[in-house]
Amino acid sequence: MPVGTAGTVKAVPQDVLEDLGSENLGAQIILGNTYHLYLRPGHELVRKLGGLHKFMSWERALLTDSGGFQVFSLSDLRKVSEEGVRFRSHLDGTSHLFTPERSMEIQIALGADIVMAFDECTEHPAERERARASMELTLRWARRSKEYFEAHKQEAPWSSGAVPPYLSPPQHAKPARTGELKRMGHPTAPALFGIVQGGMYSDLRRESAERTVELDFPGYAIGGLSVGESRAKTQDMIAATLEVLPKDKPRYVMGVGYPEEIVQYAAMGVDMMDCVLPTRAARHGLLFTSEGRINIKNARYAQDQGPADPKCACRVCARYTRAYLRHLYVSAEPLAGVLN
RNA sequence: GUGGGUAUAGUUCAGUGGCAGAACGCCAGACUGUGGCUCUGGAUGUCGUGGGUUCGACCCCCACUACCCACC
Repeated sequence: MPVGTAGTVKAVPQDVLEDLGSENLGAQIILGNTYHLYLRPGHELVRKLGGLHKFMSWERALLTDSGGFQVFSLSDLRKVSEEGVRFRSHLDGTSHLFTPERSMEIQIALGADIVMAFDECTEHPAERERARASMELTLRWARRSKEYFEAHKQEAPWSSGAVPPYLSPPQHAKPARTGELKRMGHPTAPALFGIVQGGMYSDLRRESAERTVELDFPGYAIGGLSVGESRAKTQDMIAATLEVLPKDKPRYVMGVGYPEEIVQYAAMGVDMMDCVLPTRAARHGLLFTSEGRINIKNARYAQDQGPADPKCACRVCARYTRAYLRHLYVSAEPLAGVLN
């Protein structure tokens, strides 16, 4: 799942996400972020404009992260309590209280198809007792998330009305894919996923999974991974958690990963993954190819007339040389981020 | 022609009588539920040339050369 934090998968237009040349990436679902969209442009504005699907002209599925990761990444600007998390906006310094209820309210207003429970992404490293306390807090927040969500899920800008977002694109946009989406069907209300934590302790992971499953969600996420631990540890934690999570529900590892990780975890039974890495690395000049990673800004590509990836048939590889991609990057041309 | 100024890394420039510096550029590395055109590291010098003073000169003195400015 490509990550579109602020209502855009950075540097990638929606039509390219839908169908990336003959490679047909065809993203079926992308992410949005509660914290970022709440601060700007504001969830009430998005709701007023018909929800995030319509706002950003994205007819396919949307999953919103709850803001839980920002508990971790914005650690200098926040204070965690039982009630929730108080953030200081990175944009203007204003103070905002995020609670499970508030996160649900925002995600429902945005109109996400999949809403994530508000969790605490445990930092790494974390002592066992700290990881346990963090896990317990996430469980209490999961309960509160679900309670609020069940009471309010029909308030999504599209769920209670007769017009699903997919079938009502902006007037000026062509309803190109309504047929396809009708075949795929569409939900009548969003779904709430629970999130497993537990630090780097297998037994805590299993306990977290068991107790999250008891709360009964239509899908489960494994959070708090790829926060600095070894690849082997990540794999152990996923394996331990998957033993407990029901196989007939979507199982989602949050925030991974490298191309080889995606294949590996999928083979283990993971159904969903999201990561900023492909887009962020690309914007920083790192390309993942069939021949491994290449850093397009290296001098060795200055006269390279070959495509970024000789085995790739996408629009970029079909049309542009490594020399040109390097030139765009080195010159800080905006197109570099798009093509990479 | 006269007067004044400048000369230090690829570039623009700091600098002190006692180990040669910054920014940008260059070279490379990093990036995992996006505070990021970001972060980290590295290489680079006959300190214009030739003399002199000094224990010691990139620094002070003299000459030369090049460039800049003003005036004629």
